[in-house]
Amino acid sequence: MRPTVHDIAAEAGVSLATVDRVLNGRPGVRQKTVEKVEAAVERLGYVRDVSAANLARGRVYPLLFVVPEGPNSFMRGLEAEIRSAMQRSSAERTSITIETVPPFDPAAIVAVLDQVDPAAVTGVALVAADTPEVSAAVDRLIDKGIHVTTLVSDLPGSRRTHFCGIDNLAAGRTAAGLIGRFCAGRSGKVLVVAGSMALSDHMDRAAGFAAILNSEFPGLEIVGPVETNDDADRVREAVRTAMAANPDIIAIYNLGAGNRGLLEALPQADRGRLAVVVHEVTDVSRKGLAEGLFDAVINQDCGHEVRSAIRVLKARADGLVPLSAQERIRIDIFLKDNLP
Amino acid sequence: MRPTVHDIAAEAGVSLATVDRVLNGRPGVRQKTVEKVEAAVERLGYVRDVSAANLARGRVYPLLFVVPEGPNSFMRGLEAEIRSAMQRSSAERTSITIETVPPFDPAAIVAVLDQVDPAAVTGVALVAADTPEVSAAVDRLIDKGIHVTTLVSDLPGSRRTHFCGIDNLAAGRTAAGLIGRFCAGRSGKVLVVAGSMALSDHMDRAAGFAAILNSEFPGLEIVGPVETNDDADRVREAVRTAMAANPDIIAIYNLGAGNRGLLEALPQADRGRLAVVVHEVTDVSRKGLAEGLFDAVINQDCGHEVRSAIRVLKARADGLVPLSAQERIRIDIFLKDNLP
DNA sequence: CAAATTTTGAGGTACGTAAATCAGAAATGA
DNA sequence: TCATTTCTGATTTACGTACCTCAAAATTTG
Repeated sequence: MRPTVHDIAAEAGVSLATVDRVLNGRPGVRQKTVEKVEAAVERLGYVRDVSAANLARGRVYPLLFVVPEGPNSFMRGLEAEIRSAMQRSSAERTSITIETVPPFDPAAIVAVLDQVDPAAVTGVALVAADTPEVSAAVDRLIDKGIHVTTLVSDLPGSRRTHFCGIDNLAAGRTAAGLIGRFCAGRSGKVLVVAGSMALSDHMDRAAGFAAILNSEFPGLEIVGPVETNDDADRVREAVRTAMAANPDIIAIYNLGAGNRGLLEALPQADRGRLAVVVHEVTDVSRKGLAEGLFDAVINQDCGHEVRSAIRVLKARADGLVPLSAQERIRIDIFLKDNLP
Repeated sequence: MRPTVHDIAAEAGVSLATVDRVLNGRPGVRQKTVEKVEAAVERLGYVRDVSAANLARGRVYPLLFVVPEGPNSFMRGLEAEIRSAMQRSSAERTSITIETVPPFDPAAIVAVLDQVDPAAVTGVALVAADTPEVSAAVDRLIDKGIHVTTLVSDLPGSRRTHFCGIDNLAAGRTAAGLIGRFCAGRSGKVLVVAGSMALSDHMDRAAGFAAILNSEFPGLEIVGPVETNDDADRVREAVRTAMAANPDIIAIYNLGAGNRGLLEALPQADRGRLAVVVHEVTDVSRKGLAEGLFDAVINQDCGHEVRSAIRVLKARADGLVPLSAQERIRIDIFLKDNLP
């Protein structure tokens, strides 16, 4: 049977109240007594029963999620995952609010962040492009004692508590590894399409991609990245223009959103020559895989990201440091053959 | 505030005791009253506070894991994950025992399964080759009222409660998709190395691989599968022999263990012509990726599998049906660029 | 040394649920 | 109708922890 606080009290030769004071860091205990209790905890291998503790504490964690609105399927999927976490929120003692803001609009995000009430919110998770205004607003939240985690795209210049997302450099490298192997010795150009280089995730992917492609696949040359603001129509036009201008394009890497446009631009006839890698499993990218127009989809599981963000913000609110190993978000690769 | 049993009692106009009887399926409640309570639960959206319930119940779930002994890195990794789950076991109210048995020895597994005491064990998870004796022993456990889940490799002929593992047909298809694309239009032979076709996971992978390779990549022809009983030395010799006999082998798929042997057999000089896909991230396969000898590693996260097995067995012990969507184990693909 | 302060002990209540007892009410059968 | 069975209510204890109060003991300070 696992030890309880009563066992600790008996083992240390002190009262329950003293054990409680030590375990919860309350004042009024002599250093020598603290050590006696800690030794007893060590000897018996006591670990707090979290269920019982939460039950007794009755604490709730009010969290705020800030995500871009608009048609981007990935963001809508992310929002769905947050809503699904809200459903479970009572069981997890969290109380989650979602604020949607116009995409690519730093001022809107800053406005939301600046009116967060530290008394009503213990943690904030946000998806934002990397601009100085947003980083500054995040830092102001941190100064108010609110923990902030970036989601999907990081704000490396800010003092955010944590980043919940994939290693986008590694994602770009992976895309390069796949495209390089899919082209298997052939030479030609690779079109890179991005949403916005202000998004740090897009920038990292482009950098990782370029690093591996240039070093390991010298026969392949990058065209772009072309910026499209994640707009499907602009993706379609950008791809058409680039393909017309560069008949020797043998692969395309869309590291941003707007895959619908890519699907529309890919002439069915040209397939077999073209290796295509995109990001995020959505209805459109599933369709692309199924029809053989996309060869691989690199995915981040936004459900994992949302749950990780919640765990991290809760842990921080309790003054704990989250286990970084457990909070790593993996990069998924899907072919049409292993699509879930 | 989320509703409690007290709220349900008030809402339904019955006593706490009756609510408790209904919620826990105890007898002695008229059908009409049951419906009143269930309606109240529905109206208020009551969900049982699992922490409080477990605390009150004080129930523990004694589980038994049966895994093969021997040097197989994947199995040792699996065992490590089980041991790590044992560490957390008190927090999860489980009490886990591990039994190791000689690999490829059905009689040993049967012996272990047949001496399981239904009073002392509520659930069993096992890794076993698909033989009639083992399936029969599993069915005997089921008859005794013990829930059984297969791990990694399924026993489709048995009445096991659940299978915790990846879709191995899809894994084989994925390997074919990767190898086909890596070979990008070249023609030649693909060597398939397996551990034992008695293992249903190996059989499924081989079948999925053949299906896709034959239908989508007509220029590629399968050699094998060669059986090696997952022994690295036998893998090395099998690969050497096959490569000598078939100079036109342009790809290798090892769907079983023993990657060390494959690594030893791959002459560094021949690289660039050879696409190699193997299974399971281990020290050896990491090395193969890092050195560029392996192109891709298909992985199943055995930590996920162990945790899923525990959740499923606990749920079953409580008479619940686990959510199949949540218990799906994903197929991971690793290149050297996205290795964790 | 006495007074002030700090430290400790003892005990209680609460969280939401499980599980039990026992008395009383309602339904059922003859 | 009464006896019997079935159902229901009221109440209590327990799980392990948090947090509170009040008094007693130990220590420090003047």
